[in-house]
Amino acid sequence: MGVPSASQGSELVELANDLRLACQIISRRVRFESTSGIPPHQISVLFAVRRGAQTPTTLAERERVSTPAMTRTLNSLEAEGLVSRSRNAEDSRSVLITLTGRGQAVIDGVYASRDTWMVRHLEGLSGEDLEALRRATGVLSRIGQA
Amino acid sequence: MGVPSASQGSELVELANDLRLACQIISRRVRFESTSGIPPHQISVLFAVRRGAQTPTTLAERERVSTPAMTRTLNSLEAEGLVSRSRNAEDSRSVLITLTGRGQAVIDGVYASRDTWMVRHLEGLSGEDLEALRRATGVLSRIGQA
DNA sequence: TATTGTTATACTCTATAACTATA
DNA sequence: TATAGTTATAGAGTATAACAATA
Repeated sequence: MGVPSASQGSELVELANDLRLACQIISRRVRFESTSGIPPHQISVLFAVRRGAQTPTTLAERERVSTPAMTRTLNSLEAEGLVSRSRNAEDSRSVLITLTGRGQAVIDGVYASRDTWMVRHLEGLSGEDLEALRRATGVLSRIGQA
Repeated sequence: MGVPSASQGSELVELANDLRLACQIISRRVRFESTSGIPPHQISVLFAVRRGAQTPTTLAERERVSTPAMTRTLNSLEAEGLVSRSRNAEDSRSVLITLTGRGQAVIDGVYASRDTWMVRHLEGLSGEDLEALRRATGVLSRIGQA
């Protein structure tokens, strides 16, 4: 029995395509289904700031967007009063991003409500599926950053 | 021991965000790293046609894009001679998409070369990681189509 | 009157390049 | 001369709405 290696190669090619397609569909739907006022990529930056990322450059690297894209996201977050910008005293070229009280409150709300499209779908999954997603998330993150 | 349920909820919220971020980064990078001339979403449609999807509407549903978006993709594929359009004899409103010889050759080439950004990364993974990705792909596809 | 597909239009997101200021 | 950040511009991709042809 066993699978011929040519077939294994095909399987990998199909997996690569199915995975790409799934990622793309998920990306689009998360954005589209987002209803909470604050778009997912902004929430994501709030999370990253809380985890310790502190400058626009650091955040851009973490989220894998260009610095101009991060500037725009930070403009929105600042306009909504969720983060604040301040100059770094040691090197005034760089900008320090900090969470405001409102920003922290928004994070708390997201954690408490769990009312996002993705979380609702995760809640319905079996333990095995969830475990696979956890592992896959780690793998995909590493691939994405590589 | 065990994890308090509030913490479990948080874990799910963070997983949801990390997963969304990973999907988004993968989507962007696959597109950006694509070098083979034929972009990934076109390859994906070729695969789908070969698997039996036969009309623009069916293909749009499978790839989760609007029918206008699929029309554009099919225009490109037809211009490159990889698929052909023909009218359905039974209902001439609908269009049948078929692979051309060149389209089939392109698919064969993709399978044979395995030279895409994603496949290259998959090849370096452990069996456990791959298995997690297989399972995650299924789960994400189902969530995406739901 | 409903359905398949296409065309027209507008919008969102993203990156690259140019610019400002600090070092 | 190099770096952090912002602003300006342009390109890719997407969807909704309007339209044409057929049922």
